[in-house]
Order: sequence, then structure tokens, then C-alpha cells
Amino acid sequence: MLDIQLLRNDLEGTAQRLKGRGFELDVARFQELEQERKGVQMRTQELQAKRNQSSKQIGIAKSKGEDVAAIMAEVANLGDELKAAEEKLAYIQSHLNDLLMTIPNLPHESVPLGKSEEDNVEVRRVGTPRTFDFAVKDHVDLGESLKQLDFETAVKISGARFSVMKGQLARLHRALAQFMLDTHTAEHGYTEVYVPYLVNAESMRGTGQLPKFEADLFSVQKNENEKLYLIPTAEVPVTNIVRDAIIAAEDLPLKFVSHTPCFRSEAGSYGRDTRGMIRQHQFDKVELVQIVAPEQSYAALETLLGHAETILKKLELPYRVMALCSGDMGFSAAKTYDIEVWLPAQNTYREISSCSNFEAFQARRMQARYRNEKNKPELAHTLNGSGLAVGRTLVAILENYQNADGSVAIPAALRPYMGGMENITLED
RNA sequence: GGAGAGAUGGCCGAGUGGUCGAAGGCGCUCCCCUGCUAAGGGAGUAUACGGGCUUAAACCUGUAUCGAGGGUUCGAAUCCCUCUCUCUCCGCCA
Repeated sequence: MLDIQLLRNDLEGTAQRLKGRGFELDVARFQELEQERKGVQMRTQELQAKRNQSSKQIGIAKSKGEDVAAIMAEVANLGDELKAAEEKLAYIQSHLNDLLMTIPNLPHESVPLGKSEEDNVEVRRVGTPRTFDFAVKDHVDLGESLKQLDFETAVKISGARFSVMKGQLARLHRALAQFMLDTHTAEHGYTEVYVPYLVNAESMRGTGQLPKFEADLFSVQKNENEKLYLIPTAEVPVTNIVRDAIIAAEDLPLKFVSHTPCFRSEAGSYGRDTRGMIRQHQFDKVELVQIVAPEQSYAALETLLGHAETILKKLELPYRVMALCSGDMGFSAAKTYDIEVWLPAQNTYREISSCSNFEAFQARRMQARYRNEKNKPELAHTLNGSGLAVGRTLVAILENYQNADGSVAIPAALRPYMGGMENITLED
């Protein structure tokens, strides 16, 4: 959520900046609502002040045993107008709030301007894609011929965009998550957290998934009038740890890492990546979350990005870092880097991590604050990044480490998690 | 699932219809005292939003907020209704 003051003070300028990320702010509607709000709010408060004063006088008079009939009569006809004014104010404010909740974050000044993926800027490339002296298979062919990846059974159990893994491959999947968690806790100073996978609507609003993106979420009915949502990323429960909290300055930065499944209905993406594990309704991810003081958030974004990159370096997977352009960033982000891993079978780099600074956008929705030097509560900045998406990392390992005979070498960093095993081989 | 108790500021805790945004304590900030430390004395110390003033802050002023929402009333932390959560006991369960 943007600071409403920003819209009041510089509506045109803000609208212009939002245009840069492809969002058309309804300036006229905001102005209209805001003007109406001002008038109604002033009138409401005026009436409330009058009522409060009269009521106070009634109290004083009664305690002195005086007659209060005159004051009572005076205040009596305030009631209807006050009630109407209060209702109208609530109505206007809820509309203003609805409008505010659907406005995306402003891009940071360092974000390249652009309309789509095409305009993202490559920041660096690390590692060299391996050259193969045989025809590469994609992860689906590899996994299926190893008899450890089974989409047909997944379809039977659940439907499209799910997968079943077995044997060594299932273990490798588990090993990856363990390896990532261990690296971030032992080497990068993150605190591991275990969090709910079902969250309430308030949490989804806090990080920005609601109200705008309900269609992308799975939900379950908790009771007649309450829904719970399956988390699309650990970002939601982990960031909401600090919702409605005031954190002591000395406790910042907070650094959490969490391994969770993620559930996405991905409505609107039908037809994209229908084959394989790239785009699934359910996948595992290790997520990094930081809560920091505002002046530190951009430095924190760089280090968080580095933490995610460390995993790829240790796994010796070639990747590149992209700075997303204004038009390609997510709703809540002020700045985002994507890490893309090399996939030989697709002969291209594919997203495996997304690291963002949200500045105060989520914190404002969540009322997540800390005490600054003046001991005043101030909105914190929130960041997160995948460190990494486990399923896609598995895909990258299969494809990059494949051998001519269809077996797959296990990266050295993972072997301790695989009982010393060096290759994934055919299993029955 | 059954029975009971509860939810008040950063924390503890008083407050059952009126000058209550809320006693008292702890904590914190500033000042005084003290050779240092400890102890002591004094003052201050919620948040959000509106309006005024302002480059901004500070400040002044108003409104709202005592788990959430609704109701009664001129007036609600206090009374009524609904909901949520927490705790205790019982049952069940991994």
C-alpha cells in the first residue's frame, strides 16, 4: 500500500511513476473520493465534538444535581445527522481504501524502465553452460526413464500440474531443501522458521496477494464465513510474523529462512510450461525473508541476492542475474532481481529465484514497525527472495548433470545429504 | 467436542454508565543530586487519522481506538448481542 499522503501531495507525479510500471491510476476517482472524504470527515468530527462536549456537560450538571433537560434537548437532534455523517464517512473511506489496496508499489529509481520481460537488464552471468557431446534430454525424459518421475500417476491422484517423485529423485529433492536450509542458517545467519501453510485473508492482504490476486490462490472453507488460503509462497506466513508488531531497533534486521510447499492455481498461465515440473500447482521452496530498517533495505537486497546465488555456486549451476524492469515487477515490489538458471534442454536461462525489496509497501499494510532513533514507531522495510525454488533446482540438476547413459551425477555439495551417492541411476 | 475463566498502553495491572486516553507499578527518556557505582528526587513517556501552521519537522487543535463487529444511551473500557482468540479442567488425538 502506498502512503496516502503521497497521493494527496503529488497525485500527478505518482500517477506518472505508476504509469512506468504499466498501471493506470484513476486520478479523477481518487480526487473525487478524497474531496468528498475531506468535507464529510470535517463535518462528522465537528458533530462528534459537539456531542462529546454536551455529554460532558450533562455529566457535570448531573453530578451537581442540576437540571439537564435543556442540554439534553440541544443534543437530541444531533443524533440523526451525526449517524448519517458517520455512515457516509465509513462508506467513502472504505472505497478510498479499496482503491489504495489495488495500487501497486512504486518502482525504485534504480529500476530500469520497460514494458515486459524483454526489457529486463542482465546484471551478471556466472558459470559457463556445459557443452554436451550427446543429445541432451529434458528433465521429463530423464526422470521418467529413470523411473523416478511420474506425471501420469500424479494426474490420476490430483490432475494436471502435479508430480510424483520416487526413490533417489525424491531423496534428492529432500536433500536440496536440507542443503539450502543448512547453508542459510549456518553461513548466512538466518533463523529457520516453521510456519502454517494455511493462512487467513488478513495475512494475504498484508503481503499483497489480496485483494487483487484471489484467482491465483487455492483456498479452503474454514467455516461458514471464513476462508483459509494455501500459501503461494512462504513469504506470506513468514513476513506476517511481524504484522501488528513493534520491533525493538536492536532486534533488526530479522532474518528468517523457511522451507514450505507452495500452492498456486496459476490461472491465466494455461499453455505455458505445460510439460514437466517447471510450473506446478504445488512445489517446494526455501524462502529468505528480512525485516530491516529503511536505510538498510537496498544494501540488504544485494546481500540477500548474494545468499540465493551462493546456493547455485555451491551446486555449480550456471546462472545469470536479471534486474527486472518496471513493467515486469510484481505488484508489491519496489525492486526485484530474478536469478535464472541455465536449462540445457531449453537452451535458455529460466527463473529459479526472485529477490525483492518491498520497502514499506507490505509493512504499511501489515502495520509492521520498529522503534527508530527517536524511539518513535516507524514502518520497517521488508524483503524476500527464493533461496531457492526446490523443484526448479531439481530440474536444473537433472538437465545440467545428465550423463550420456541417462544417469545423473549428484553435485558434490549434495552428496553428504545422499549418503555419499554419486549418481542417480535407473531404479525399478 | 463438553464445562469454566479471561482479553485494558512497550510490559504488569486498577477501573461495572459521566470532567477516563484511562489510577498505580515496571521499563524507557531528560534533568537534579552523588567522587564513581548503587540508591534517591523531579519531569516526561500510546497509536492512527483529520484540520491549522510549515519546505519539512516541531507545535496547536479535533476525532477515533480498552480483542473484533453490532446494539442500548445525551454519554460505554464499564450494560446487551454475535464472533475471534487465550488459559484451566474433561474427552479425543499425532
